[in-house]
Amino acid sequence: MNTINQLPLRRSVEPTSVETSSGTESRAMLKGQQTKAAIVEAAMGLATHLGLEGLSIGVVAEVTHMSKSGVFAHFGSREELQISVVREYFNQFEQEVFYPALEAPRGLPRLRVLFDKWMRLVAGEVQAGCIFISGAAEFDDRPGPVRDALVGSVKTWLAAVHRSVLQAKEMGHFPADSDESQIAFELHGLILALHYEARFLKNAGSIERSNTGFDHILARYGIKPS
Amino acid sequence: MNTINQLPLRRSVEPTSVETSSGTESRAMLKGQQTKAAIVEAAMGLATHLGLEGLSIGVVAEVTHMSKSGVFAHFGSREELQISVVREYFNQFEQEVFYPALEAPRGLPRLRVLFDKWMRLVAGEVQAGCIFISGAAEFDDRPGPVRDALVGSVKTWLAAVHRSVLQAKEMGHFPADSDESQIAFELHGLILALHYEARFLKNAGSIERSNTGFDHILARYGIKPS
DNA sequence: TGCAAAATAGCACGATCGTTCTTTTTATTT
DNA sequence: AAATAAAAAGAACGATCGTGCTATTTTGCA
Repeated sequence: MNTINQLPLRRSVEPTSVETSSGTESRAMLKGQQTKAAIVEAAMGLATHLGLEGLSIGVVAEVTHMSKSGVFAHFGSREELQISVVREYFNQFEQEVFYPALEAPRGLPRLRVLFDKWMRLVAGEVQAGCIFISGAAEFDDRPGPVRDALVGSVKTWLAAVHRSVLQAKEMGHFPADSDESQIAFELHGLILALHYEARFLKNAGSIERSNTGFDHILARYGIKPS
Repeated sequence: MNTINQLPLRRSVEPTSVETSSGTESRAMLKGQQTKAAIVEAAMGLATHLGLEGLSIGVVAEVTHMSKSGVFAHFGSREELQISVVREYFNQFEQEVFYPALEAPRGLPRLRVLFDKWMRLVAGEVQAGCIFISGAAEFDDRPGPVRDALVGSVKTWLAAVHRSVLQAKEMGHFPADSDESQIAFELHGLILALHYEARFLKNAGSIERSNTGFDHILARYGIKPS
């Protein structure tokens, strides 16, 4: 209920549930798992710039100051590393976009926060591309487990957006005859245009355009911008 | 005046302007240039599936039944091949989207055709991705001549869209206080959402959603869909 | 038809790729 | 502290990459 896909979220993957309050992380997390986490984080940082396909074990090893085989041993294949990056990005997406939106009241206010956080992640202060967007272009006709992981994450997220629009409709913020899927589609378009024009074309003011687009959708139903 | 960037369009690149009416192409086209054209076309076909970064001289040589060095000699570098592909894609874009729209009456009718052809190219019957979209994700923070060529082509095209919206405004199809840049931005978003959901998520009905989005923009100004 | 030039092929190079196997180092537990 | 398991490194593999150099073939023209 409280998660992006209304399923209990595996919050962490420690081998044992025993947690100590010791300052240094958790005792239950073995050395291997925390370096693995560090590798994934570094790989994600690279992937937001080079794309998932641009990831190579060699450069990941370089930036983590490890040997290629040391990195490799944690995943068993490059694909598994890529999948780990997708999962990690999904988690970060939850943290930065979905959970904050949950704190706003259900309906239009929550949708507004959702869209706002989404915008800021995608074209935000931090100079990094969205893996859900770059990955879509890379894997749109490249079958395999990486694509599957990507599609799964994206669909989960878009379903959350759809649900949020639907809730706004159920609460009467959108009229009963409005099409929540169409609204979600148009919101997605605004985000994609923002990502394209801000990141690729380096156009200033794209966030404002995207915001105005949101207001235009509201205006269609006689709702004034907040 | 009659071109996408209101500059005389170098229609072709034959070394001499002497053209014979002989059936087999043109005499003026040397052997080298026509195989070069064939290579570029094959490379473009590959790039719509693998992306510009996925292009390798080896596989281009394979599909064209040539040697690697034979292919390479025509371009001198991989980057030059990629740039040639971008240029060729731009030409095809003109042919399939821009020129057909010119035959519709200036203003809203032309914009409608423009958007329609654009949609069909991007998610159309032919199963191939749009290089302007996949390339944007690949080169959004990878400086160099390939990115420059890509940005140049895209900006030229988006300027044509902008101009088309502006004309519709000037002819009174959109109200005088409407923001043509905002409209162009939202149209772009619809195309990007279409590309994303049709090609990556394999969602059916994305064209209709995109079309409905277009109608929604019109409806904002009290224009009924055609 | 012969000649020069253009087009293409052949081959090798250094680099990087993902992956495997073996050895060494580091952590954890008894 | 010794024993055991986990983690990391090292070295090598076959493959592919872009590119340069040289030879061969094909083309266009006198």
